[in-house]
Order: sequence, then C-alpha cells, then structure tokens
Amino acid sequence: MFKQEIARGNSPETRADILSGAIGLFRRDGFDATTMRGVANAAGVAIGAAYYYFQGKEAIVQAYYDDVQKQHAERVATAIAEGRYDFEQRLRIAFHAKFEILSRDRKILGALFRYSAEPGHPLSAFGPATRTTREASIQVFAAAVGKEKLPEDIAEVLPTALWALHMGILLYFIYDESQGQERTHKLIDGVIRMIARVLALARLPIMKPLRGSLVSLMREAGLYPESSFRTASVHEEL
Amino acid sequence: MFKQEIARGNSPETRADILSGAIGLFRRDGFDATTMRGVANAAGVAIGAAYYYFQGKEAIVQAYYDDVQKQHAERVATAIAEGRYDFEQRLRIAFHAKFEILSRDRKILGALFRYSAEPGHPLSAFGPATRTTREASIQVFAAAVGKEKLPEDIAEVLPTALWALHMGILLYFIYDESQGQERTHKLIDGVIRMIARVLALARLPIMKPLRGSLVSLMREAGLYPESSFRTASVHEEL
DNA sequence: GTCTATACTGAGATAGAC
DNA sequence: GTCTATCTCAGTATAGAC
Repeated sequence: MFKQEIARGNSPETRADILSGAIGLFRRDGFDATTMRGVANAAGVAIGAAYYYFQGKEAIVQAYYDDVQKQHAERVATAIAEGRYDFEQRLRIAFHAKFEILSRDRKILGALFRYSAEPGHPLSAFGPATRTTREASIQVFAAAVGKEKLPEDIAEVLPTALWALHMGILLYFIYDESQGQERTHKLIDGVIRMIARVLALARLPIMKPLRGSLVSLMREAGLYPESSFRTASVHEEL
Repeated sequence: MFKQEIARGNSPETRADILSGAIGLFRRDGFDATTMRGVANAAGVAIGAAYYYFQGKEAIVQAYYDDVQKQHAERVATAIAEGRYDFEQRLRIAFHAKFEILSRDRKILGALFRYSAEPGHPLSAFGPATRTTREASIQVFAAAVGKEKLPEDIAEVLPTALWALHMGILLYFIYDESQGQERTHKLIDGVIRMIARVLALARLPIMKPLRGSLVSLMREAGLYPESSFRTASVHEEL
C-alpha cells in the first residue's frame, strides 16, 4: 500500500545539509509551505539529491524527530545520573525536557501526527514502522521512573502509560498559544502531582483489585508493553 | 493561513451524489487512492462541480463524519428515551453505537485525523473550525450521562472527558484488526467498568480533595467545558 | 556509490466560459 | 450550477558527470 524502500545516501555532510536546511525552512515557512525543491535549494543540492537521502518531506520531519528523541534521552540520562532527584522530580524533568527541546518547533509537529491514524503508513506515530523510535521514547520514561518502589503491576505499565500521556500533552502543546507555552508546563506539573497522589493511593492494599483490573485490561487490549499495537493489529511487517 | 470560505452548492441531489459516490470510492480504494476526478466521475459530474460543493477531498470526509455524528446522536437519543437503562448501560450504548456506525469505515478515518495537530487547519479535529461538530459530539455523551447522581464537579467534566476517551478509543479502533473489531468493543466494556468503579470511589468524601485538584487542573488547562481549546489558544476566529 | 540536470506524470485546485 | 481548460507542484524517471 505505501512505498517503504529505505532511502540510500551515505554522505553525512550532504545529509546533514539537507536536514538542517529543511528544518530552517520548516521553522520559517511552516511544513506545508516548504517544498522539496526549496529544501534542495537551501542545501545547495539538486532535487534528486534530496530524494536520494529522504523518501519525502515527512521523512525529513521524522529524521528531525529522531534527533529530538536522542537529545531527550541524553538530557534525561544526564539528570538522572546525578542521582539527587526523587521520583516526582525525575518525572518532571523527563516531561519538561521534552517540551523544552521542542519549544521552537510547535508548527513542525503537526506533520508528525499527520499519519498517526494510518496504521500502514511508514510515518504513523503508532504504527509498526516507527516502533523502534517509540520504544526508545518509552525507555526514557522508564529511566525516569527508575527503581522507584511501586506495586509490580503498576511498575510494568507505567512507562508506557507515561509515554501515552506525553503524546497527549504534545497535542495540547501544539495548540497552546500561551507565552513560552507556560500553560503546557503548568499542566505537566499539575498532572504529575496528580499521578503521584494517585500512585500513593494505588499502593493501598484495598486498591489491589482495581489495580489488577486496570493492568489486565491494558494487557488484553495489547496496550503494553512498549510493543504497543503489535498484538492488537496485523501489521507486523517490521 | 488556510483557506476557509464556505463551499456553496444548492442542489441537494448533486451534493448527495458526490458525497455518496465519494464514500463508495473511499471504502473501496481508500482515501489517498481516491481522486477528485474519480469522485466527480462516479457522481457523473465534472471536477469543477465536485469542488463547487466541497472545498476538497478532506471536506468530503468531514461531511461524511458529520453524518456519522448525526446518526450517533439519534441512536443514543432513541435508546435513552426508552428510559430502561442504568448509567453504565447508557455509557456502553453511547460508545458501542459510535463504533458500530463506523464499522465499515476504519480506513476512511485516518484522513479525519490527518490535520488534528494543526490548529489553524479547517479540518483539525481539535481546532476552532470543527468546534460545532465537537460540541455536538460531547452533547451525546452528556445525554448518556443524563441526570445520574454524581458529585457536581465530576458531573461537569465527565462529558468532555468521555468525549476525549472516545477519541482515544477511535485511534485504537483504527489499528484494531481483530474480527469485527471485537477487541475495541471488549476494551470499551472494560474501560466503562473501570470508570464506574472509579466514580464509585470518587463519591467517597475522602476523595474530595483529589477530585477538586483534578477539576481545577482541567479548568486551568482550559480543557473543559466543551469549548476545549478556546481559552487555551488564540484561535478564536470561529 | 553520490549527485546534477531536466523532463514527465498525476492529481489537487482554480478561473472563467456557458 | 456546471463544465472545460489550465495551473501548480510533489514526486518520479532517466541519463549522465564524477
């Protein structure tokens, strides 16, 4: 249904030129207004070269997002390595860091969601083709959770749940026109406060059955672990 | 940024021909593979006529979805009018009905989400341009909740929360390749069971502060009432 | 294998004639 | 209200330079 050949290209400089040129144009003109011809032009190469390195415009955004993920992982790993933050602080760091990295690029992100609801598309954010990226992102949240003492069933689903939450907040962030997206950052603080309180509640033995239902519900739905929709769907090509 | 004139068109038959022809093609070939030329052809009119009635391909999907909403509202209203269902049953009816209506059209829905993350786009599912449709949908869930005795703060946010939940399940549904999407329907039953149990818990007086935090969090974030992102963003043109 | 130059195709969208 | 002609542009194909 969708073409899926891997784009070739092995000159890191050219690739980087095309990528950074494209990001610049995306930032300035937005995703839709940017053309592959413009991208090639900005990078000082021919159109053919741009397509030689990237399957298309969306693939460039994907490459940009992969880089964002990498930065995110590094920032969170560094902070955690310091070892002086408690659970709630680590979650806050993980969330705020992601949105700080993305702060200049809200307008670009729309393109990333564009194929989210098309399972077979190579760029669908929830699809099999982006599974590696997605799992890496879930791992960042797992790292933030760390070895925090939690009921085992909760500990198992929490990273995936946090990742899903962060996707939701990403959507909020895109729509958030407040100065410096302070509303998003306030929302994050509030939500994490709530999570901590709910988790404290969930620890109580009376809550065991409810917790059990939640976890088995997620399991039956194939919503976790990371391999999100692997069991839920037929798209296992990758 | 995006064109936004309302498409004219005053011959209901022609409009209906184009719409139903397009749905047929969408179902058979998928959204992307369907061309406006094909749509016009199937309806026995020229391309220009198709564009006279609809701003573009996505606008046709939107019209289809408006129709889905209408069917949904009717089905839920009818069921509720019977007056013989309890709270949980009414919620189940509201959710299952929506996905039954959409059962043949999972492949079409991807297109509906395509601009969800682009606030200014006339078809963004969370944007100002689709607010009327969205509020109508929230009203359906409000009707299902009905006059159920609930803490007032919860009652206030519940319809919006249910609508948001249903959007998430819609995404799950699109990826759900199980026979007749039984996994989605099972997920709905499980989730509603959980909601009922959590609401029962929430009624307890000890839970008042937690409830209060949740509601004020949603309020500060501008996440409710229906006018979802109205206060959160600057996009108030509509 | 990396890249340029150029031309072609298909399809979304629009203008203007009728 | 509808049609025909046309425009634009993403994406592809190809041939060849290095």
